Amino acid sequence: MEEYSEKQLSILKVAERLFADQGFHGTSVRDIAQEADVNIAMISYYFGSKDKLLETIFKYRMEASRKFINELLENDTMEPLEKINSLIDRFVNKMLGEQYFQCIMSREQLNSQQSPIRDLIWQLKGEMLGLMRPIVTQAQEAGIFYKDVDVEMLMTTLFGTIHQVIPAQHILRSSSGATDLNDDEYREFLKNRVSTHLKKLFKAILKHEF
Amino acid sequence: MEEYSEKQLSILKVAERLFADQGFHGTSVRDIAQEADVNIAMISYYFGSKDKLLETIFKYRMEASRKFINELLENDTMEPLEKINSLIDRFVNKMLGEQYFQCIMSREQLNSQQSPIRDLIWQLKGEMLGLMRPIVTQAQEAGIFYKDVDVEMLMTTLFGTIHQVIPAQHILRSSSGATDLNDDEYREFLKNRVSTHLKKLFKAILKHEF
DNA sequence: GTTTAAATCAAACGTTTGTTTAATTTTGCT
DNA sequence: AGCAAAATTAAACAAACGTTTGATTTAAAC
Repeated sequence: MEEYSEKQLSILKVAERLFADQGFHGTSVRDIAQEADVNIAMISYYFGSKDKLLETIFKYRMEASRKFINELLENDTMEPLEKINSLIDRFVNKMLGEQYFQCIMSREQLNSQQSPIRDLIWQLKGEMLGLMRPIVTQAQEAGIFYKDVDVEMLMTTLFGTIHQVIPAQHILRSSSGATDLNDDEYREFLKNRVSTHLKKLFKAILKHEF
Repeated sequence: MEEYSEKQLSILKVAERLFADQGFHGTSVRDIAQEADVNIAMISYYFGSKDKLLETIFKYRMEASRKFINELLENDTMEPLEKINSLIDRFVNKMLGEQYFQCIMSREQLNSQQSPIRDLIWQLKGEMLGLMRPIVTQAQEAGIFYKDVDVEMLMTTLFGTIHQVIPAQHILRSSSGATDLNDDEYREFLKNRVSTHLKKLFKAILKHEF
């Protein structure tokens, strides 16, 4: 992956936020140029087109996700439930740390017509499933986890819960007595809340205890 | 809610599908008019504007959801876990039975700027939470359910899982040996799979057993 | 200092957008 | 049949869209 100048990075950052907040088609290149404080022509000049700009964002974030997955593959000394817990912690931390991009993913994965981006998304999800499945199945064969667990659905629950938390967080905030925290503090609070919930959920269904 | 003519219903149906598949801004009124086989002007003539068309779809579906909630309120003879299971069954059946609309909801709930539609969505989710919370808390006080369960997060998991299943179903299909079913059969198969998974999950975390 | 390439800009390009107009056809009523 | 309202149409509308142009400024190399 090439390096990007400050100006290019500023465009990427603004575009990511606006695509997340208003959708790809709901955001004009003029909006992006204005908020990033650059001339409209610079977007085509740097990235080729609006479509390629989105693709660039995806490649940028996806590369990081690939690294992330590979790092997860390397802790082999833990026992199954620890692995699962570590995996949940890292997933939640990662995804709630790049909420704008996760918003874009939520939107793009809904598009029905085939596109390189859509393919990338499901390929990545497949890799994450490939990360989790062997942990579960090996523990099942060792008699540590219960057998009748639908691993694909469990993964769907993991992604789905986190993706649902992102737009719901403002509602969740007012109902959880965390109104006196600033934004960064609340984000950490939320990460912990989601993580705790998912770990309980996984432990309960995999081992029937807390 | 007024009645709609066949032509109006055909526009609503086509628009719902296209909005779900391509997003609101990704769908032009010309696309809708062409697929519904009506003149472009009829959309403004009937619904006022493209925005109001989306609003009409929402009001139409939301009214049904309200009815749905009120029906759920009426089974009072079951015990808590039965209530939860019935609730899950009905939710899954309802939401997977109107997938196009759920797609639109998934998209619209991501919009950051306030809108009447956004408000409607979260109001409805609040009502569904209000449906589930008393069941859980009453069962907790009666000592039937475990206490340290985050009900809001559990509801988020319920919605999130179903919303995640909708775009993921093509992937889930190939990995579950259900390739020989036709579309309607697979939909029923999927409903059952999701429902079963969620009921196990809820039972496990609420009662620590299957 | 001159030259060459990259970066930046305002302006214009041709489409496509959602909406409206004004004329015409269809419908329902007496 | 005759009339008024509703439905339908092709055409036109201005605005916004993504992209490109061509001129100008900045930067780097020699």
